Amino acid sequence: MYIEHLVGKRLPDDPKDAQTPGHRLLLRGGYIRQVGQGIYSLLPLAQRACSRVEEIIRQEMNAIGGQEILMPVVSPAELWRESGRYETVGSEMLRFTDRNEHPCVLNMTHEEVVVDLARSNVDSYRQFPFMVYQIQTKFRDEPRSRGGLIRVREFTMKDGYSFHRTQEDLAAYYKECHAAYVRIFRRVGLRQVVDIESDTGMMGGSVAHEFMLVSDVGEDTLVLCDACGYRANREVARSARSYAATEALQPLGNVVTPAKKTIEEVTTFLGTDPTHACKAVAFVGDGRPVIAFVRGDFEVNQAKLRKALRTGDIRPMTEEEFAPFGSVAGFVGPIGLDTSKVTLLFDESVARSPNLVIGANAVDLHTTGFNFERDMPAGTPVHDLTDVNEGDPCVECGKPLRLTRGIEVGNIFQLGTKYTAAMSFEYSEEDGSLRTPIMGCYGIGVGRTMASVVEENHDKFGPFWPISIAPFQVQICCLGTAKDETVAPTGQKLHDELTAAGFDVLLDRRSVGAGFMFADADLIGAPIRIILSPRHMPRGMAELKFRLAEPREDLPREAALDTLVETVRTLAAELGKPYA
RNA sequence: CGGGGUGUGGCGCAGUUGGCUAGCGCACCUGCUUUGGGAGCAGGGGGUCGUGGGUUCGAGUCCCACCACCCCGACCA
Repeated sequence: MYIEHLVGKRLPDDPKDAQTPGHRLLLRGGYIRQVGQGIYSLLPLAQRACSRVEEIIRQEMNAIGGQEILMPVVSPAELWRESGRYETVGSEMLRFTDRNEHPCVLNMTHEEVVVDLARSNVDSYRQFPFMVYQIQTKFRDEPRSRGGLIRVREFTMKDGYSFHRTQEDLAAYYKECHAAYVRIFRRVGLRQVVDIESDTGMMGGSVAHEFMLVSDVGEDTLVLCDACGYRANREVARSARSYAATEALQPLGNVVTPAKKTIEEVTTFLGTDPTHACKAVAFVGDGRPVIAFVRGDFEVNQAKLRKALRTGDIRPMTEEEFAPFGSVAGFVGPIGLDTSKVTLLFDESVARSPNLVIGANAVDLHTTGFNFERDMPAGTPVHDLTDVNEGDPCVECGKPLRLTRGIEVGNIFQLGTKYTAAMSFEYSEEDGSLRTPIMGCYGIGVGRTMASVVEENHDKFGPFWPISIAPFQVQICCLGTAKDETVAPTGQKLHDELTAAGFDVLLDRRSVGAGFMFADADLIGAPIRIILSPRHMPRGMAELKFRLAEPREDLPREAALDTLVETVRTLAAELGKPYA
């Protein structure tokens, strides 16, 4: 490939909308082009890298028995009605009608479609287990996209679905898939990927893990224990906080707190601190008022709240919505509410901390000396509703937890029978009985993985691509083509030989300054660079340079091919498996 | 959905007390000179000034509406 033919102009200036270092480089290098909000075209450089990511995924999925299929982007609404998600999933699913006014959706995931596929093709226990996967476009109408390819609305995803007769079989396969994911992320060149316990969200199911690239530009918060290896998404992370109470219990007592609404205002006014306050956070979940009570120094974790309520539909409460259940915004407390009209949820920080200040459900009034055990009806349930914080004791080993950010590049779920049961997928078991298969699903964002590689592997001049997914493995820079007319043909010959030997080679023989040429080469990021200049010509030499390392060396051109084969092998070996 | 911001050539921007053929840098084309970290000179091509309407002798510039995109928040496998 000649660089002048490569579609995708490299930009001299930084695009002003670039959010992250990787986004900036992908735009500047002419890898991607934004078409709309969260919608991008992939130009040849990005498409090449993505194709290689896909090929690695294919190899690893096939290696664990996956069968590649392709399901449609568009589905009739009926399939999503069958599972119930047509109603439960919100506006992130794009809905429309076709010319016959038939309601359709753009699939944002394919559980419904794959169950429909499987139930019409699988009847017997003999056919289990099996896994099908596809690499297909998804559309999710995210309320907000950002960060280039890290968070987009339309994207390519590898999604796999496995079906099993027993939970044990699913669990075993889940482990296999987990191991395949570890291999995939290592082979594409990501180093700091960790698997963490995750929320099951709208997917349902019980066990789930996310594969996260540790990165400051990530949107998720990871909770990690360096001592024992506990790691979880903050949405589900637990900690072993203790609430050792040594204080004598105080009696309940009302106190006037004029216009003191926030925890900060109330505790300052009363001369106490947030660990002695009860924070009431009001939501509406599935249309019913809900108050979450957490101690004043903690934050409500909405994912945990959703789980406790068993709904995905929650929103903050508006001020007018407090009166019907007997309270008022800013002064909400657990005593005296009409519990036929409002759901109360208590975090254990409230249940176990003594002598808390609570709202008295009346304007400018609080109550002191609240003690959960004493003041609430026996048997009132206690939940875990709060965010884990930096330094909290690990739930497994008690050592301090660490928080960091991460980009979710993949996830795996044990779904159980949520979809197979809802959609009446049954097969005949050995004993003749009808059974419902148990399902797992496994996703990897292809574009996001490619973009994550850049986030993790770059300098200010450009990406450094791992050999396994580099758009071009070798770039040949011909310097001084005007001064010495043998340079360009020599570069051409080398290009042809290396291409014939199976390398992806980009040849630059333009009459431009060396700085210009090298700057372009840095943006393209080929791991191996061969530089030819007039001074190499008489000696039959060429210069070999790696994108990642400064040392350059001259080598005889005759040996270039052998050296490169060896070099590529070495680079690939570092990624865990020889690149084909 | 709430708050804020920006729309002028491929990219980055100036021009906005209304006034001539709408400019600059980079990129692009032609020629010459250059050539080891974004070269120089000369010439050249390219723009419905986001869209629609209005005010005016005259609108990139003023008014109204709309649209797109960006940021913060809400939201989210």
